[in-house]
Amino acid sequence: MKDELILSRIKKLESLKEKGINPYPYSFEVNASSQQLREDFERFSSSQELVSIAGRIMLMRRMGKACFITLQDFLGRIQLYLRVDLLGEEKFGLLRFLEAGDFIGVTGTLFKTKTGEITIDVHSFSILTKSIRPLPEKYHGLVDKEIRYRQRTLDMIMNQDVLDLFKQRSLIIAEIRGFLNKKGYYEVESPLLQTTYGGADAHPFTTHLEALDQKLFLSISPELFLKRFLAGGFEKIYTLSKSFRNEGIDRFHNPEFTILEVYQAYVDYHEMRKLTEEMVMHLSLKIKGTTKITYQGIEIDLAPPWERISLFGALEEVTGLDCRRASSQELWDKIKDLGIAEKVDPSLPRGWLILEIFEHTVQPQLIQPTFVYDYPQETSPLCKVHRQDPDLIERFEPIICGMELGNAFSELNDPIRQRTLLEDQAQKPRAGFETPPPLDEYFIEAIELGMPPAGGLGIGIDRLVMLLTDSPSIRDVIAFPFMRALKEGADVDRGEQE
RNA sequence: GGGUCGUUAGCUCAGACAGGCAGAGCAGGGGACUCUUAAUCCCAAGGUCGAGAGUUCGAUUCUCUCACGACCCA
Repeated sequence: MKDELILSRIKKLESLKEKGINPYPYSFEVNASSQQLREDFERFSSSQELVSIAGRIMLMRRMGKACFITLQDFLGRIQLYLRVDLLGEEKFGLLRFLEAGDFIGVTGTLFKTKTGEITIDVHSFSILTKSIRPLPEKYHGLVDKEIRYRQRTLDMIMNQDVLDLFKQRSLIIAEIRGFLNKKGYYEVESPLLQTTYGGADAHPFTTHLEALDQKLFLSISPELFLKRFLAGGFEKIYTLSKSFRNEGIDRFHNPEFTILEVYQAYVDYHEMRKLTEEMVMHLSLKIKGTTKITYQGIEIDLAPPWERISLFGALEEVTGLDCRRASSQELWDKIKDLGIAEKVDPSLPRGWLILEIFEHTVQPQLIQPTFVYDYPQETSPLCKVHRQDPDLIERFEPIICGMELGNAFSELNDPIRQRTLLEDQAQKPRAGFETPPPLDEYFIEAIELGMPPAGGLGIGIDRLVMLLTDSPSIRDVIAFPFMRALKEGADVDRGEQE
């Protein structure tokens, strides 16, 4: 049983203590990584200088008076060779109490075994952490997807590509910051706990503030706050923020996700388009070294300029239906043809019906990076009317591999129109949204004080990371994705009785 | 929400379509072994077969319900 495996490990832990060895010491001086040792083998081996490295034991091959260990650190693995004639009986005997999962630090010299493997001839070693929980099978590793998502720590230990992926995610986010900072954008923050909510069309999570006995909402979008920064005088800003949407969970949606929003005064959505192209190209070059990437077997070129199409033009081309002039009946007929009628809320205004049709017809065909331009007016209350067509708004969405990556506007800053649109929205809640969003008066006030003309851009970071790491599901790029709570907490047995 | 598949030892998987005492490898325990690399060899141990109900003399196996998950569809 698992408990027996843990008890056996605790027994070894106790034995170490009895020998006066602290199994949890405070530090160990490391002067190399497994990667450096592999890359600079010639130098290290010819100089025979002492190298010190620390990591986790993944495999142990004991052979009486000698032992090979496969040690894993952040950058990879390296083999250790430990033998009794170098370490002495007493020290060598400690190996008895070590096993896969434990951390050790070793000092020694580099050589190649007769089979050619780069190996550290260990002169001394220290136990750095005794693990009391067994690792999965050494060959097949951890495969069960549920355990991998729920116990991501194990997943990271056993699957180095997972570790790499989250390293990449970290680098991508650092590059975004670097790219925007260099261009003079300031990073700002917005509250996640709000007394009202807005900035997107989404169902919020609610929570409760004990101190004031008040209902609160978790942010569905940072947009309204960023616009208040613009009204306050900032000209180029961005935020990397969590958003929470109380909606479906599938391979493109996690209830909480990370969004990048960028706002810039005195520009329109065309400028945001250029920024999007430039930034995504920059990230791809930094992370992949090229703009040509493969996503789930499909080759994509992220080099600008990306394709630009108009929403209505593409719809007509693909469906044969002129959605601008089509009657509501014709739109509904199309929706029924697509077999999605049950899913579509009958109270939706026609602009939203058109988006539903778009999502199920045109969008999956947009594989190479494409900007879809100019949406029906009623699809957003926060966007400026199109300068050439009063039925449209100046909005685009970048789409890659059929995946909606973001959303951008020429931001609405006419306070009279802004109030009207938000009040209208508050008056007709969509089906399934039991409470209409309360009007954010602070936001309206900011617009009334005057917000400069501005372009705004939102990018779903998780989806961007999916694309750049060739990950099929959003759960693969979120370290701890949402998982349903287990009834009895059976898999995380923590030994409650201690 | 619908469909398909899955849930057996800590991990990876057999066993089921033929109902009859629960199988292997790895990990863990004991032993041998100073160039192994999924080390090897010998010995012993390890299970509420996801949960519940039904059919049956007998169910891990067949039927139903439920839970959780994966993938696909809406």
